[in-house]
Amino acid sequence: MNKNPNIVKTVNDDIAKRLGITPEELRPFLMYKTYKYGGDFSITKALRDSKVEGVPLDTAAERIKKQLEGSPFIGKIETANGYVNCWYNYDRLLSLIVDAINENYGATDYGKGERVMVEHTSVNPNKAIHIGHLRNASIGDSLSRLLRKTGHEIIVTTYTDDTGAQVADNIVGIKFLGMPAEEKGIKLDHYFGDKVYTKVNEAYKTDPSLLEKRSLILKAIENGDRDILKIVDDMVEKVILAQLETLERLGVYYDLMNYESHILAYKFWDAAFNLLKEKEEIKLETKGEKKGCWVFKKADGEEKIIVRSDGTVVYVGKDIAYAMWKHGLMNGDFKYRKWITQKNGKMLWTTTLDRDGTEKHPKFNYVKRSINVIDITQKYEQEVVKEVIDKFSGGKSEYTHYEYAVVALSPKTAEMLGVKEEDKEFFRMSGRKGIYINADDLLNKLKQAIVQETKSRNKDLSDKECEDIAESLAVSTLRYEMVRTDPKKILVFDMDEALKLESKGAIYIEYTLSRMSGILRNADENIKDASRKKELTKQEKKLLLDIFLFPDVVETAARNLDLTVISNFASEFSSDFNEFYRDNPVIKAEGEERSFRLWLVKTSKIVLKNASEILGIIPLEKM
RNA sequence: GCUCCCGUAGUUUAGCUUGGACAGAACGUCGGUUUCCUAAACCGAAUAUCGCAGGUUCAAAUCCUGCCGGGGGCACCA
Repeated sequence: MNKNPNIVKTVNDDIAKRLGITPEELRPFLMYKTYKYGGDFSITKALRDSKVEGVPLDTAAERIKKQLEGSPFIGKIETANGYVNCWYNYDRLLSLIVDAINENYGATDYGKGERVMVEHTSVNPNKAIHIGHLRNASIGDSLSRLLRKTGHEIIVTTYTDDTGAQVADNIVGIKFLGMPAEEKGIKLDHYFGDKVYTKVNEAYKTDPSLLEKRSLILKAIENGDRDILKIVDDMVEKVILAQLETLERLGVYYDLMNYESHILAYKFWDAAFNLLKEKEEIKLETKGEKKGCWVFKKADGEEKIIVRSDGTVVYVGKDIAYAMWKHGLMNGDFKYRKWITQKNGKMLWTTTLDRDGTEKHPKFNYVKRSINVIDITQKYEQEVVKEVIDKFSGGKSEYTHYEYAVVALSPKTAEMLGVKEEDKEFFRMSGRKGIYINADDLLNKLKQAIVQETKSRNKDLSDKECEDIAESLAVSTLRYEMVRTDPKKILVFDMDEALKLESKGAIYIEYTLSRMSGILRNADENIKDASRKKELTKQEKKLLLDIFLFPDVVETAARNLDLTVISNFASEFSSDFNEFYRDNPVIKAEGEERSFRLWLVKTSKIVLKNASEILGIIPLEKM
């Protein structure tokens, strides 16, 4: 549990109190870093007051200036065109920071220990993860990291559909096309995704009878046919383990792996169905074309069929049951077992059908809030799930569909994969047709491009050290690119663009971090707490202001589930530091100035490191 | 047909929730900075009808309406 206070709040509470409003009311009136107009921040309340009360702008602004004048946190106030421009009292700002600073700076207790389940990635277990899944995993993992920083207790789950057609396709390949269950020298997820899956889908075109074979396999899975299940489970587990290797490489970890087949085996739907009938959330249609179906009436009046007239449940039904499990809205629970220890040392648990193998396990479900990272094409189904959960829980459970748009390929990159069409700005990926970019392949290409640069810059380092640096830079770059923009915007991937080294946000941030480390290494001195030096330079003030605002930036990002707030901050902060570096010598400074600047560098490093960690950027000491 | 999302410099984009001061950046382009803590950096210049048209407002990239362009979704499929 993080105990750090949000020091921005301390200051803003004081300002709000002086203005006679609540901190929430103050928020929209605050503008930060208004340097070009004047001030460290500006208050726009007079613009509103002037309108509401019919007083002249100047009068309203002057009144606010008067109200703020006694604040210990503000050093200077000016009014201009109705804006009240304020400069902080940097002595006070500095002592606030000094009191609050530690390795976890930026972490707050905003979440008050609330348990939140974050589910992400959820790739089908028949192929390697591609750049589309990468967007999902990067967003999900960064959200988890973010909410942990704000004092939430996060349970990360991922879900695998081990009963679907895509899995059956691969079994068709093994059983009926005589393909081996593995191939030497090729990662298993690549083997199935790149070779088996695409080949089977080709074969369907020339031999439609294979489709009937697939239906038989799906039936066999449904009926619990032991021979088939053994092949399926074996393949599924091995493919998932291969996928997890890629995800670990990217620094993505989970607490629990859930299987669709287990949701079915534990008959969660039956339990959910009974409860939904009891509470009359779903109704049996007695006439019309939906006669005999159980339907849920959506808020917009549309009636969504949940159970077909033949008594079988539609796909969303299972999603509803699963969501009810997450929120502890039904009695059933899985059995769990320890599965693998991940690279970060944390145990990855999995659900199990083995009812005797009960182990003492952490509490996974019964969360009030769940965040489900699922792409935007499933918006409609997710809306149904959310509405059912809202109604059933009486608003007590908060189910969030965190939607993001697909990753598509640029025309150039698509052409590289053999797809060409005029007049298209981008192309959707397709696992079936083999049109996708695998995460492993991309990561390797990126690393290769970076390692040359690294070697040419670090003659004193070994090849191994250069490769490690390049690996970290490749991972950081990829993850940063996946979260730096609005998740609702389609991300058009272009291979050439991706392999360009300049213009990469993460590399810029990494460079800045390395620079900070370099200074501290060269200083070779124990750094004391900051003592105020006589006069702060422009750049020193800018850095202090960034540092001061950081906890609030993190909190804002968490409140809005907005990662771009963090990436923008990290990039701007890096820029401010590099500006500082240019005109403010640290090691060559003397006495008080030197020790103050060393403290400032050390503190800046903590801030940038903590921001980077949220984004999945691996901080480097050297590059 | 109904519905949701996106549309900001050549390119990638921030700002839109909560309307406020000349719309911030980055890449690319052009020019400059290295006997000095990492030049994967820094400084400067040029580049924007904020998709279009109305409306609300003292004030609109931001809110409302309509239209245009691009994409998604609307199964007794999974």
